[in-house]
Order: sequence, then structure tokens, then C-alpha cells
Amino acid sequence: MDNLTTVLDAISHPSRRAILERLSKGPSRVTEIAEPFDMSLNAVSKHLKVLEGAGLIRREVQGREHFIEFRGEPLRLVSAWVHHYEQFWSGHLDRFEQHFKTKRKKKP
Amino acid sequence: MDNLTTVLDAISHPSRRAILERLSKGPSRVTEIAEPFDMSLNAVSKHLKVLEGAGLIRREVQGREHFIEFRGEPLRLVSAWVHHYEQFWSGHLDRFEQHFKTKRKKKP
DNA sequence: CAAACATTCAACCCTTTGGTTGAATGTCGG
DNA sequence: CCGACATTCAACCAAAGGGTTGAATGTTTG
Repeated sequence: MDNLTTVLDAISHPSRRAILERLSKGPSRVTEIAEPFDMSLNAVSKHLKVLEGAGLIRREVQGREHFIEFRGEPLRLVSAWVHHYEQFWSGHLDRFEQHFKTKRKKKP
Repeated sequence: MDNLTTVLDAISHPSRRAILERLSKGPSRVTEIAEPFDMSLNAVSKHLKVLEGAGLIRREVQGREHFIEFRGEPLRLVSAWVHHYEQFWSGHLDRFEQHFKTKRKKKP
């Protein structure tokens, strides 16, 4: 699985996005992260592993506690991918009108 | 499933991103879209349905042919979501340094 | 009309995912 | 040392995902 796919996959789950949102406000321990969620600590632990696999969090183990911190860098990939299509929604243009506007090939 | 989730889900699959890339160069019929892929036409048809569900393509039926065209607008949601975290990778900052830089609360 | 074509529908299959519970591991505090 | 705590590991399960094949539907064309 390429990096972009891994990252998109990670952020496509609402709970994981919620976790990231939480972590963007500062690092936190696993139990703290899990607290507001209506699911088991284990489930959260799994989500964290997915996020970690995508490089979106970093883990610092300190004794029995794991401190989790947000890392935004992988989102660059998503940003770049989306940016590539930006022309298709910027302004009032959409669809392939843009195509014909920018890459006009032949006059019909 | 909220819109953002639906869109992220749709673009998280490489084949679907490849389809979008193809369509960004101009509209196309289903069979044409499927041609370069190493999978059945049916599989592609399913992918198209997912993309359609996310609003990323629009379908115009003309007799027995379906003309598919790209629609970028839903990517706005992704762009907005990512943009919200942009501070975390822009410049040399990352992690929660940013947090402390922008939201400093108390001096320790 | 009949045959070829474009596409979807339906059923099936295997793998992945997101969740659970229960046990294991390791660490801290009295 | 022992019990509470923080976290993961392992096994399990139901549902969803991505693919297949075969049939159905509707359209074009000779």
C-alpha cells in the first residue's frame, strides 16, 4: 500500500479523525484519548496503531504510559493530491469545462 | 456516514484515484474507463458507483452508454479538513510545538 | 427481428476492518 | 512484594469491501 493510500485510509475513519483533532490540541496518554469515546480502550489502541502506521502520530513510551503526539507531516501528501484537482472546483468552473478551458485541443 | 467520510473513503482506493485521474482529462464511457485496468468491467462499475455516491463523478446516460464526468467540488471538504491542520507541517514546525507557539497558556 | 454491445444486477467468495472480551506484560506506589 | 494501573496481545465475530462470474436489461445495428 503506498503512503498516500495509507494516510487516506487512516483519516477516512471518523473516530480516527476525532482522535487526531484531540491530539492536535496537545499530546495525551492512551487512556485519556480513549475516555470520551464510546468504545473499548482496546479499540482505541487499534486506531492508534493505524494512525501510527500512517505516521500521523508518534508514540513516546514513558514507563507504563504511552504519550501520543500528533504529526501533521503525512497530510502533506493528501494536500498535494487534492491540490492537483483544485482547478476543478475553484472559481465557478467545474467538470471538464476546465479541461476545455485550459487544454483546448481542436475547434469543433 | 457524513460527507467527508464518504469522500475520503472514495478516494482512499488507488483504483478509484486512478479513475478520477483519467476522468480529469475528460469525460469517458464506462468501458473506456475500465479498459486500462486489470480487473473486470463489473469491478470498475462498482468503483464508479462509489465515486458517484461521493459526488465525485456525474453520469449522463445516453442510450446504452453512460458518459461519466469528473466533479471536483466534493474535494473541497477534504481540502478544508487538511487545511485545518496545515499549521502542523508548514515551515519547520510540527507536533505540538505549534500548539505551544500559538496557544501558549501559562509559563511553567 | 436477431445478434452484438454497454451496462448493471445478483449471488457468491475471500480478506480486511472495527469492534468485542479475556489474558498477558510491564510499571508504579504503598 | 503485592495490588492497582496502563497498555498491548490474542482470539474471536459480524459486517463491509473488493473482486469474481453469470444472468438480466436495454440499445443499437445489420
